[in-house]
Amino acid sequence: MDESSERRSKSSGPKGSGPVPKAVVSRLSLYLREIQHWVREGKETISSTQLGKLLGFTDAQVRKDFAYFGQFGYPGIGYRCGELTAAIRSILGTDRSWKVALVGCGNLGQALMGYRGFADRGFEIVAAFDSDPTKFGRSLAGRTIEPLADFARIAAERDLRMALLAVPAPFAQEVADGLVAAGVTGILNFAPVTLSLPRTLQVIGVDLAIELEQLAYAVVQSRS
Amino acid sequence: MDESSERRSKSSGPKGSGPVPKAVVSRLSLYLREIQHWVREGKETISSTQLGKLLGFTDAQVRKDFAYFGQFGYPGIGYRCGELTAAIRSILGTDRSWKVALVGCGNLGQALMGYRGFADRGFEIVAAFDSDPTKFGRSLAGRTIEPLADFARIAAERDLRMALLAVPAPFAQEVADGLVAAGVTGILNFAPVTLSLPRTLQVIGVDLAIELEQLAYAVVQSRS
DNA sequence: CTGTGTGAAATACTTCACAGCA
DNA sequence: TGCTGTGAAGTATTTCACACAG
Repeated sequence: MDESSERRSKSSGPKGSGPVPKAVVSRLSLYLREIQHWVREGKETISSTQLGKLLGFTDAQVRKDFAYFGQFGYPGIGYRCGELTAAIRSILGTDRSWKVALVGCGNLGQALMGYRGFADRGFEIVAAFDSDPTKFGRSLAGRTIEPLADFARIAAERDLRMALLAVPAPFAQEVADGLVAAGVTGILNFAPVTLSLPRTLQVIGVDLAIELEQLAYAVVQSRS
Repeated sequence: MDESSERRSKSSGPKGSGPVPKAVVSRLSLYLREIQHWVREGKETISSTQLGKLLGFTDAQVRKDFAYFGQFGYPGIGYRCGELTAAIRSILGTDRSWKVALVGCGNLGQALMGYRGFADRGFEIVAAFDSDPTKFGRSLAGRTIEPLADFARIAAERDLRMALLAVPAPFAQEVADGLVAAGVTGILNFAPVTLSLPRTLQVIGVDLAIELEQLAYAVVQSRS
């Protein structure tokens, strides 16, 4: 990180800052995960070929993906893991920590609350909500379950912008509407429904049954 | 389902049975989900425009997706929901029920065991495994937790081919190797690692932290 | 020699636009 | 008229292949 860093552009890159393909961004997270494992094994640099092999991508794909954001590599060497992880985190916006709300403390919500993997990647669940009064005040992984009705107030107090939505499907839409009204701008939706919300809002859906369905298809196909 | 059904091809379709794009298959699950909601509202047919609007796709995309598999629509009418759901389920392989093993009964595993959404879409968790002896014999959503060491025997007895892998990341690879040896052909991997397994094996990964990371990126970008 | 960055070529996927059926 | 199925056109994404750097 000395003279070499000034020849490197920060985040609009040689591709003229045209919008980055969605597919590229989704691979960025995978790269980050692999590089972190790589580092834990004591390695300091990684080449596009090595990284690609870990994930089943071609080396060209890896290089082109990074090229969207700038020049991070060293010919003959590869990429320095430290620099690369910093760059990817900066691109993804996870170079700082995010405060997240959990909405819905059922089965799945409780598991999400206890999931260690979030903290490791810069996400902290700082409040949990439910609409069942018998749960109010109960403690969950060190947090007190708050009434969903208080969401707007607490979200404002704690500056919450992202939420994990883990309520039963029939309530997902109305609850989501409430989150939006309270200023949330990103929702990770675990309910198996398509939410209809303003486009200014970012929503990513995780439907576990759909993932299994896709697996079933792949399994059936593989029997040719 | 009378004379009209014989003009309809079953599953290789007009596209000459060339391999179906991955993107198409992933949308199939979404279509199925929406159609099921649509039916619950009492509707019997749905047009490509209606279905597309629900999911934010163009009507042409919807029609082309279905065209990969045959001719399901009726000009002037749209698609009959019953026929269409049957067709999609047949394509995905979920027209029959799948028996699935849960491997790893921690936080997340327990939530998966109790998740209602699987049964609704044709998946039944028929056995749960863990390697922690203090959990053996405990009951979880009506199933007894079995020792992971007995996996091969029980999988053979109950003809288990698919597994939900919800063990801690450091053990995921070795446990997965064991599943493969026991004849499993599809794994839904919740551990935040890339498994390296024979290509005959189908693996779909669900990394919750990565989904949040993608959401963070989208949120940051949307602030232009 | 190893390995990056990148135009150019090749694929893959999506949208257009229109013929034809009910 | 309303809507499907589908070639043709357009766009996006991936792979190739090679000049150049350490």
